Amino acid sequence: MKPISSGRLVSTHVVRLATRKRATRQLEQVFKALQGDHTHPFAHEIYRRVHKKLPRISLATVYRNLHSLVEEGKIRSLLLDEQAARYDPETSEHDHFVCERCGRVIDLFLRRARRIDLTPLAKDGYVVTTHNLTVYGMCQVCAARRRTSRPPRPAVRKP
Amino acid sequence: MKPISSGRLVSTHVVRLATRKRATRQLEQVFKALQGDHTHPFAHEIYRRVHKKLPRISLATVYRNLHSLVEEGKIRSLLLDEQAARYDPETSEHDHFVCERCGRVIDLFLRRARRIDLTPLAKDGYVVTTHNLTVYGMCQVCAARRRTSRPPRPAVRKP
DNA sequence: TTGCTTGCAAATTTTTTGCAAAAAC
DNA sequence: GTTTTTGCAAAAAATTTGCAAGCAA
Repeated sequence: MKPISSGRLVSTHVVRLATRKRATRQLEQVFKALQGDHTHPFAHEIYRRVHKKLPRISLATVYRNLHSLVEEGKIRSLLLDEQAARYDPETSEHDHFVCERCGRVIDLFLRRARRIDLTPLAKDGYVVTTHNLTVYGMCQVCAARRRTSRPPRPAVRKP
Repeated sequence: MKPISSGRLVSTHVVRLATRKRATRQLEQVFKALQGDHTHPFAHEIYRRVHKKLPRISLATVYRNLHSLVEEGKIRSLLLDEQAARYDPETSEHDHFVCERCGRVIDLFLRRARRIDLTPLAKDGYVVTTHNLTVYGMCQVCAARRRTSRPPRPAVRKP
């Protein structure tokens, strides 16, 4: 696990922050708490995890560090059709699938979807920087469960 | 302008509500306040408009009626990378462009974009019901303004 | 009349902020 | 030693909810 935005870094993809100037244990733990996680947790869940390592950390600090990391491009924040932001350690270009049955948010790496032709927009005078695609429906697990007529798990959109 | 979820309706595309049972002035005005609007206003702006017609209406009622209308499929709610929901009277399938310069949210009717091939997902066991595409960048107006080196309007993401 | 909907106010939920103390460099 | 970041508590912002009163059917 690489430390974050610290002078001791050798990493090639670590960019010095415009806003954040110092590496702290809190920042590092917030970053670590997300690594390898594919559940797209909410801030509170990240707080819960980091709190185990740093019992004195506050939720405000978690939010501040999440912002720093997003700004730095080391994580992504997702605002789906929910009231709270989710956070995603996967920074490469990808989309998301939201299961309306179980509430899971799943990373999608769709070759096709990424080939959305946005050049017509440029011809219309728009300048496109990025785009988000979210697909809704039923995930593989829930769809299979329904096929075998097993009772569904209740939808949990909030943890 | 058609009234909403009322027995007197003749409209072909009005669906009787599962939850809402009665048509009220409040519901009607909330719906009317959105008709013909392409700015994707926040709940508070809709409240401001309806308040002119019904000075005693409360924000809570506006929220309740917006929910009813969304549930009924008569309007859409949009959660972009903002802290509050926007509402959209356009219920036909379309996407959105968010101008990062001026903050406007613009309806996109992209022929190409709607042809995103989601069939690979079905082969993977997913059941797809719908999808959202939001494109970010600079709108036509802001892009033109920049080309003529006129000063940009400040970005206003919240009203 | 019946019971759904409203208005009001208070509660909730999520995120942000001010400020003194602690930590990083 | 100087400046940034943290922890705490309080504020802010958006939305939801309980409940008595009002209104639609």
